[in-house]
Formats: sequence, structure tokens, C-alpha cells
Amino acid sequence: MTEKKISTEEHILDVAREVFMLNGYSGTSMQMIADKAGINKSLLHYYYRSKEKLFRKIFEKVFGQFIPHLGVIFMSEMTLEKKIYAFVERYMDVFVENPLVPIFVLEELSKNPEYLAELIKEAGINPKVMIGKIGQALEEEKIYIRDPRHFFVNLLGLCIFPFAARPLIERMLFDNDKDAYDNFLQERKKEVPQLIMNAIRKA
Amino acid sequence: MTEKKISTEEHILDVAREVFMLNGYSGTSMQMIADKAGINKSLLHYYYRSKEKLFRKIFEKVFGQFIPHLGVIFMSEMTLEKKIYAFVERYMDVFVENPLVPIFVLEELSKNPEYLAELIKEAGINPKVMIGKIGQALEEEKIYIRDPRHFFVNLLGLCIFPFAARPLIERMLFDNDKDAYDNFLQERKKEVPQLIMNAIRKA
DNA sequence: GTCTATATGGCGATAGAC
DNA sequence: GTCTATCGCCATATAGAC
Repeated sequence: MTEKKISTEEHILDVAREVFMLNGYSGTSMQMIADKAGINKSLLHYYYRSKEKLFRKIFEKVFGQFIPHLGVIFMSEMTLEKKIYAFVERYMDVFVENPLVPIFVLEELSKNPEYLAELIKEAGINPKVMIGKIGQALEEEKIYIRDPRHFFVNLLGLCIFPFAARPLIERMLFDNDKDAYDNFLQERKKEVPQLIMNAIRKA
Repeated sequence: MTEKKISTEEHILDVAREVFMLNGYSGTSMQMIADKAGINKSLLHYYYRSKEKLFRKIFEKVFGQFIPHLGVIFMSEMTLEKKIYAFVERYMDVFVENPLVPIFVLEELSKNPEYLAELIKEAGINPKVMIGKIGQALEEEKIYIRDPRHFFVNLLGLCIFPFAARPLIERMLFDNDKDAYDNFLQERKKEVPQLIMNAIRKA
């Protein structure tokens, strides 16, 4: 009895988040959200004015849940190796808890890249500075690498793809065994950093 | 004058493909397709009966453009190293020519994995057999590897992610320079196989 | 703060003229 | 084969009662 005092305003946000993530912006109607929240459609407009405003509020909340880690980890003074382990560990955990986030963000990214770029900037992240810092670390460790941007794209791809393609891979290679796939993802906390460190050390 | 004799039926398919890829299924209306094709909305129904049937026809065409390569390459008798190079080369080329395909397929995959699984089966591909073959090759080369499924997911992620996230990465790390990003993708034809082979050889 | 009722427009789909 | 006209429905959004 100590909780349950969640406001309608917040309840809408929780429900809408789930519906938008499952069906995307265009695939979601205000009616679907209202039904799932057990309230009247008009209330959505009362609190959030329009579908787009509601969507943006949710998207920015979702984005803010994981994007700041990127800056914190890569602008820190850890060694590059520790950054890699920290990054993979953190993002695997976030996405295991929020499995729909990767495809949700990729979709918006492909349709509205300027919007995402703006949010990243607002989060105080400067990707070019980050890349510069990575390149510098590679030089200091006397590692030749073609371009630190490859390093960065590799890291992101290895972390994000297993979530974006999860429904199909889990089905085809793991017999729809959710636990087995979760375990597979945990293994990747070591697998991915090792892969990347091997490449760096051998380069 | 020798061409230009493309039928309305095919013209619709070409236009609809572009519109669906840009906006997704829910984000596309029959009116948008008709306008872009310069024809009446009713004609779409005359040729393809319903929006869903039109979409499926297109999706299956797109899917069929790249999925068979997967089976051909990995079920062949090349060495594993050659398979990797062949795979990356092929998929980079396909996606450079069809940059919207990765996110288009990922979206459908996340909403309808059974459908994709069915199409893969119809294409004569058995992913488990493929994984088995990869595992066998790794054993023969006396390579310990945790699980060949990691190898497979790594390969796909490294190839697909740079396309799925292209609009944002090109903007933030390449100053919106399309040519520079195309060049970056070409570099990955060597970068990705080297990364994976290093990991295998060191494992 | 929450509801009913309604305005307005777009949607997918079909009938039928030409 | 291509068009106009129209059906029935659902979309977002607002006005106003309680």
C-alpha cells in the first residue's frame, strides 16, 4: 500500500513507452495507449498536447538512460582496455533490462538523424573529441590502427547488433530459449572486449 | 527509346519499394505510393489487392536479393578465412548499393521474426547447419572458440551496424561527407576480416 | 482531472464508368 | 487498364459537461 500512488501523468508515460517501443511511432495510435492505460483518449491530450510531444518526451527519456554513459566512460582517464570492458559491461546490462531500446533508437536514428545528433550534443557529448581521445590512447600504446573510427564502430556494432536482431537469432540459433540467449549475452561481456583487444594488440 | 517500356505493374513495385523502405510499413500510405508513381490509388489495389500483399511482395524481393549469398558462401568448401572475406565483400557491396536495406529488414525482423524465419527456410538456408559447419572448421584448424555462434553474430554485427547507424555516424564523425563514409565502408572489407581472423588465431 | 461528444481529415478498399 | 466516386472506419485533436 505504500506505493500505488503513481500519478496518471506518469502512468501514461510508462504505458506509452511500452507501446511506442513495441510498435514504433507510426504503428502506435493514441487509442492503443489509452486502452492499455485504462483511461480516456482525451486525457492523453490533456497531459501531453499531441502524439508527437508525447513520443518525444518518451524518446528523450529512453535516450537519456544510456547515452550519458558513453561520455562518462570514454572521457574518463581509464586505460583504453578498461574503457572497453566498462562500456561493454554497462551497455549489455542496460539493454538486457531494456531489450527494445536498440531497435527503437535505430529506427528513429534512420528517420531523424538530426534530432539524435541534437540530443547527443545536449547530453554534452562530442563524438569527435571522443574519437580523438581514443586515437591518442592508441598512439600512446604505440599501436598502429587504420582509423580510430573503425574501433568505435566495431565496438558499437558488436554490442548493439545482438539486441537489434535478437528475436530472429534467438529463434533460429537458440531454439527460442530466452535463458540461453541471456547467457550468450553475458558471455559477450568477455567475448567482445577480447576480440577488440586482440585486434589492437596484433595490429 | 529502347527502354521506357516498363509496365505500370513493375513501376509500382519500384516506387513502392522506395517509399516503404524510407517510411516503413506503418509510415507509408497507399496514397503516398500512388502520388510518387503518378497513378491513381485504385490501381495499386487493382494490381496488388491490398497494402499488406504489396508490402510482402516487396519485402520478399528485397530479402531475396541478399539472403541467398549467406548460404552459398557458408555452405561452400572454401576455407573459413576465405568465407569471411567473401561474405564481407559481398555484403558491403550489396548494402552500399541498397543502403536502406539493413534498417528495413531489422525493423521487420523485430516485429515479425516468424515471417523472416520462414523466408530463410524457404531460401534453403539452415542456420544451425551453417553454425555446425563453422564450428567444425574451427576445430579442424585446432582453434578453441567459446561458441561458433559468437563468431557468427560478430560477423553480422560488424557488417550490418555501419549501415543501420549510417545517418548518424556519417553526420557526427564524417561531417556529412558521403564519399568519406563510402570510403570508410570500403576499408572495412579488410578491417572486419582481419579483426575476426586475429581473434580466431589468438583464441 | 476525467469524461462524452464531436470536428475534421486520412486511411484502406471497392464499385462501376470509360 | 485506368479513372472517379464513395463506403466505412479510425486517426488526431478539441469543446465542453461534470
